[in-house]
Amino acid sequence: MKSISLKDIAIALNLSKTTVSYVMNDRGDEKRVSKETQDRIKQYAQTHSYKPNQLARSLSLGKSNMIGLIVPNISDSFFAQIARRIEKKAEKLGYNVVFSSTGESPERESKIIQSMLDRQVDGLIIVSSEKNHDDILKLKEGNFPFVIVGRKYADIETNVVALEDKDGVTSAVELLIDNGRKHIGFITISLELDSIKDRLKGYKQALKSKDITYNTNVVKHVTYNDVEASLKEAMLELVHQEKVDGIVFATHYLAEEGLRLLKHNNINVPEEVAIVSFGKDRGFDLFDPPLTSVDFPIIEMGDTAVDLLLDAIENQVVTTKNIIMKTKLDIKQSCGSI
Amino acid sequence: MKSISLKDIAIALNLSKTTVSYVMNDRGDEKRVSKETQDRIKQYAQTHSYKPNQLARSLSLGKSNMIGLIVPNISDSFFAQIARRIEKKAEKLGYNVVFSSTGESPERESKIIQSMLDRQVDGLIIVSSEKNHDDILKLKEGNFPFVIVGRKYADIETNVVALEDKDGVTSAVELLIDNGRKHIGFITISLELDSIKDRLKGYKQALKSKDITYNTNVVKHVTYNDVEASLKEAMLELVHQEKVDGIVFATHYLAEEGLRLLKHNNINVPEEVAIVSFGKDRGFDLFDPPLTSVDFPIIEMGDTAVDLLLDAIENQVVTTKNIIMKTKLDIKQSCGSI
DNA sequence: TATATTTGCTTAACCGGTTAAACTAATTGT
DNA sequence: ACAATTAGTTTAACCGGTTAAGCAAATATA
Repeated sequence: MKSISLKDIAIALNLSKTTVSYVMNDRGDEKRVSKETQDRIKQYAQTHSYKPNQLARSLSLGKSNMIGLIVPNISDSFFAQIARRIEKKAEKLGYNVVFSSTGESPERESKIIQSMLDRQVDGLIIVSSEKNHDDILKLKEGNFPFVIVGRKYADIETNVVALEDKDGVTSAVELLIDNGRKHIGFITISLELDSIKDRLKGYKQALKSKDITYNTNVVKHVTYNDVEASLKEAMLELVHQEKVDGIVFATHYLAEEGLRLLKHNNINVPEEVAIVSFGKDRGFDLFDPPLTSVDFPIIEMGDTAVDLLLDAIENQVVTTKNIIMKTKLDIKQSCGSI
Repeated sequence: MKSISLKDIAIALNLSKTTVSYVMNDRGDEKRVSKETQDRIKQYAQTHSYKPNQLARSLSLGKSNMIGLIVPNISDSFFAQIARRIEKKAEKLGYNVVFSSTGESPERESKIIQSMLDRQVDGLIIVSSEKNHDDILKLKEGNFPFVIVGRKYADIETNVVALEDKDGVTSAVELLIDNGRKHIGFITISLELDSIKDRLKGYKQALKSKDITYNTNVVKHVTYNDVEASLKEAMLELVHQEKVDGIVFATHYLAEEGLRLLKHNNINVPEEVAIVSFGKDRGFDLFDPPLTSVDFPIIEMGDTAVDLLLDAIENQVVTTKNIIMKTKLDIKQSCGSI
């Protein structure tokens, strides 16, 4: 895949690299290269299909036109959707996207951030972070353009696009209560994320507002690295020991797998146990029963994140924005309303 | 985000860039740099957290350690899953992944390929291509490492990881016929892909083997850029005009949306119309009714693709491999078997 | 006609790495 | 005692671009 270089053109036309460079960057007139020479260069470049080496260009300009996307897992529909939006918008402004999945491991995330910086990305969109304070702080202090998505660093002032986690879950729990459920369990994932903690807070708040006492036994933390087994155990306990009549799941994948378990155990949803998912996924409406969810604008989140980032990159702006997206209940049969 | 350079270290320690470079690449002994000097350099690099600029490194070495992933749409679960596998394997060997979605547009794909080459990616995984013969041929002739996934270029000898599209669909149609269905429709997507054409062939073959005459009216081609409306029209025709009692969908998203339409129109699945999807997606087993699908090993496809690519990159191998994955019926209620 | 300006282009340094070749001082061989 | 090695390091060129500064010839100005 050898392609010609500026130098090749220069030699072939008996000119200097400089002149060729000017012309290839459409600065020929500005740099008063004769019309004739410009044509010769363009002609030659065209027929020999010259394509500038972006690596060299980036190195020289100190700008790579790459943005890094760091997510827990690119194959998760939520992150994949965000990735698509980011890519779409970024591309319009001439940026490419490198991505990496952390698997929710802070060590990997730390490495990935460094690796992206080494590659001289112009900015980062980080949809992750579990206790990665130091890295984030370093980015912030280095004045490096980045945006955090779906997570709130209470004590670091950064660009953030996040969710009303707490209120979202509260609305879910209240919905179940309003539908007559008395013993509502909460299944969350054991990740040290503020967002995840906020969801638990939302659960507690709902109980409080409805004057129900909080019972630790019906709150289960599922292990991220072994969702299947861990969730199974949690579910069986909630259903058999605790006799819950409703469950709110803190993430879409927990809800999906939870429903699967309930069905395998021949537990009727919503008759015996009503359920609500925080986060929707494609096909939720086709499930048996259709899954009620706390929905949020994923596409808008992606768009906003990349807007913030590109703004920061292009305008060297140091202002930081906190954008919190509202959630909305999408009521289907699984919650017992219909 | 300024970080120090080789030169900075060299100056600080009163050495040459060369010596520092050798040491940083662990070639100190080989290049017989004194133990003492090595220590000084390592020490300094450590405390000043020196990180080589990968752009410069890549330029110099003529190797970027980046691989490009080109898919129709990264937010489609199929491609997202493949992306994850590719990333995982690539990372182990020190590669990063840049991705871009083509939206099934050959023009965009062409541009994207060029853009990736300009960025000096070391190899490409292309899960796409609609009539992009020229580009693929150019890559091939330029001896550039690349792998095509999910598509077969009959006339270009390349690394390919694809599916038994034809047999897969045949098995689906035969299943419906064996379940007593007489009028089976086929809904496919109007893309000029050999894989898609093969799926239609599979449909025809099944009819032939069961001595059913082929009826053009029950084969519908849905517009890629307007699936929703186009599919709706197709479905209504099949169901109301043609009175089909079975439908095979050429892709998972057609099947999902098809089922949605059937339900919205209160058509019982599988009693009135039995359906099968080519390709499975998460949650298909939870649908009402659970969706029968022609399943294939996505993860293995991703793994194989990246193995082939990395082999081609690292070993400069020019051999090409054609790997065709087998499909397998995953029988659930939607086909009327159970 | 002498000077200033403009035109059209080149030189050379830089971005931050890698590496073949050369060079000097110390050590070994004979 | 003198040549040949060896150790330890540097010089300089290169990867393929960008760009400030400089220069010579042509043209304009006084």
